[in-house]
Amino acid sequence: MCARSYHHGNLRSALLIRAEETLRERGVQALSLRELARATGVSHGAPRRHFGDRQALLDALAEDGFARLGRDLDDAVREAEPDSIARFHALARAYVLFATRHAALLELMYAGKHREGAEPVYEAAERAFAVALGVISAAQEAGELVPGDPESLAKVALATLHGLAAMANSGILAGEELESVVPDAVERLLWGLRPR
Amino acid sequence: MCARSYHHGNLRSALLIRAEETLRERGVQALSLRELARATGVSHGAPRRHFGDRQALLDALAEDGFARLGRDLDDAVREAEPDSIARFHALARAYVLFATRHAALLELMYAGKHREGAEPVYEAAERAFAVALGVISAAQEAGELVPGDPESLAKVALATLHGLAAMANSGILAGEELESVVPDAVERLLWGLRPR
DNA sequence: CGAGGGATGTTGTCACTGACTACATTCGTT
DNA sequence: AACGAATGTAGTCAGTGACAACATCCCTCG
Repeated sequence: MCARSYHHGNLRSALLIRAEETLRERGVQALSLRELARATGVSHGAPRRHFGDRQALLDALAEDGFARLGRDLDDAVREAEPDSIARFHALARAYVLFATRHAALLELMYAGKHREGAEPVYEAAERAFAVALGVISAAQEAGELVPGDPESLAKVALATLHGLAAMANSGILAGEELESVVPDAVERLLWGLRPR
Repeated sequence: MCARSYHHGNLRSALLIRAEETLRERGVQALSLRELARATGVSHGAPRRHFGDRQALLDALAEDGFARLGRDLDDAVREAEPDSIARFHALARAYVLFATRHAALLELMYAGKHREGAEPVYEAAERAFAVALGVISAAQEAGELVPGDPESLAKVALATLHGLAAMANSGILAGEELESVVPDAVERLLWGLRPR
């Protein structure tokens, strides 16, 4: 931060910030611990103190990503009109916005977690999705949604959004298509979940 | 294949087969051109004749993956009862089966294609999805589905399936959940798309 | 205080990798 | 049979991740 003594102060977050930048600009495969160290003005061995290996760095990025996604979703719901439909649309918009703005990060976030040491990432994901869960539960209590396990309803809804975002990121779905397709998908989901 | 002369005969496909194996067993990051060459009993420079760089190998794997996915989807539809609902369910089952059986490959297939030289992959994807398109068009003609651009309907449907599979692969959705959630999602999709 | 122990950063090293080059062998065509 | 294109080999280079030994700093406890 300042005149740079032997110790950096908060290398860990500095590395994470820098890493997310390269991730966004040049993709995962361009993320190298050594270059990251270089860019942060620190020796090539320093990152190891904070991230045991490359995968640990990726996991930390993913965890952080879920935390930010959770905040985004939360903000969106908070700022939306207080009725279920508006909230769902806001949630969807926020998710897809995050997903397309941080495509490489999202890929990382969803990279297989059947791996030792991935528990924190997994838990971060659960926390992020808790927002959606809350919206669904509230809608159910208000009688605006069919009853049923909110967790599984939330997962289906998020899966749809995630699938759309993933297809857009991969180029299979054009970016402009998203803007019409997402609200459409939300409507259809809601229609299928409305009590009758 | 046999006494091994100077030329291999069909190194390219041998490499692809071997690569897919390691991909399945140890993930993308474990795929190395040199080890691949070693495992195929060929010099470390040989793969370069067939895949200009590592990414070209990954692209070829993805392309091949889409071809096989297309075949799987096609077979599923062909073997299903000739009514739309059964076909949709068969399609969904086949997609999710492929997606979970070849998780790492699927990740590769959907890795960002906004990249030079990714056109073949993109086109392979289109061909694979043509099956779903056909099923939807047929259902529309039979009056069992709302009219509308079949391409965009297909994309939403596939996105939902893909999202569910992706969440399962990442561990966010338990594998057993899929079996109940997928048919459920199909029903809901169909319900929202049925003419009324 | 001030010593010492833990946390953090540095330097050096190793095996491995992808990319590239020059060269060898084989195949297909004429 | 000859020759050019396709395919495989051998050698090399810079970059990388992992690791170990060492340096520096911070903080606590006597």
